[in-house]
Amino acid sequence: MKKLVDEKALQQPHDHQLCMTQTLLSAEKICMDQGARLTAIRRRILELVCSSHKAIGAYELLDLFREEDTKAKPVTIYRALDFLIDVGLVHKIESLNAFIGCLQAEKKHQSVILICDDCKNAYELDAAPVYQSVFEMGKKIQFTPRSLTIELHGLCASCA
Amino acid sequence: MKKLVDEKALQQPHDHQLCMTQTLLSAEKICMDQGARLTAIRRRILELVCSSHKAIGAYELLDLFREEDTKAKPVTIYRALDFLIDVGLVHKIESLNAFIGCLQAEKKHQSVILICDDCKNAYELDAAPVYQSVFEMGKKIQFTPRSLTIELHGLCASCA
DNA sequence: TACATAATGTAATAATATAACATTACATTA
DNA sequence: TAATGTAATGTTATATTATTACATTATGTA
Repeated sequence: MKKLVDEKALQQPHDHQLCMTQTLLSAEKICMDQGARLTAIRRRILELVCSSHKAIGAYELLDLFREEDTKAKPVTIYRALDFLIDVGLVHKIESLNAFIGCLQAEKKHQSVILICDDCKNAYELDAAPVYQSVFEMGKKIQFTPRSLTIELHGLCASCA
Repeated sequence: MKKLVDEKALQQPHDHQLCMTQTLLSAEKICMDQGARLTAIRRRILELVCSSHKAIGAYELLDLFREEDTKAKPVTIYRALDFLIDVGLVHKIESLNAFIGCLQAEKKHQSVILICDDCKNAYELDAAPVYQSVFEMGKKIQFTPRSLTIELHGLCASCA
């Protein structure tokens, strides 16, 4: 299995090997707790999504996954992604039709995603107060909130 | 040319014929001011987008547009939409890959879009303070903002 | 073991969007 | 007003993203 390290992945330089190890451990725990099955395919797709902090497309994932499983089809990837999104391990970036791993899946969180249009790294920041404000706005017109997407595009510190 | 009226389009019942007339007048003015050309195609696509307050997909627009111009192609629609988005007359809803007309294109605005998952009506609310909060969050990690997408899904008052 | 359910395999296709290049319309000014 | 440059549109093809439908296999539980 290919070694997946990207030391410059985040603005805060970090040991990405460790980052991934923790994410995967966390994933095991989350699935265990929920009685969800982190199968080999799902686990591998999660690894691939988390192999960098850049948003990655489903077909890019497919290409990577096919290096190990040549008969994989698009639906293989989409099914794994659906599962991972359901359990909160992966987020879809709607404005890119691409995906990122969630680094704080264990905690309940309400996040804003910041996407660097240059390097494509995505940063997830917790923004509970922002969520509250938006929900309040909705309340004024009797809108019942279900899910909120907040995506900020721009340039990260390294790329500005 | 078909008459385009949808009296129940918005939560606040309104005279949609008037709503459209005003939007189109506003569009003329905006394009005039910017030296942009609101051609027949662009104008018609805008009318179609604004014919209801429901998010509409590019290929739905294509079908409608083809009732008058049978030789229209997808790119016809996408080009018109690109133009209309550029001048601020139309917004793309990223989480739906669909489009809505902007009702406040003349004013500078920073909006949150509320999308009813039942009736598909979309409401655009001005949310400058929310934008500020998100920009402030970005600032803390030296993120230079470029564009912000905020989309709240849920149920509108009529559908809850 | 038998069963029910969840996960995966496989093929086909739907839905969304863009690239590339030719042609036409429009605005400017020589 | 003819020439010219730019913007808009026409046309064909194709890229990208995502889902449906149905068959098969694996897994957990009675």
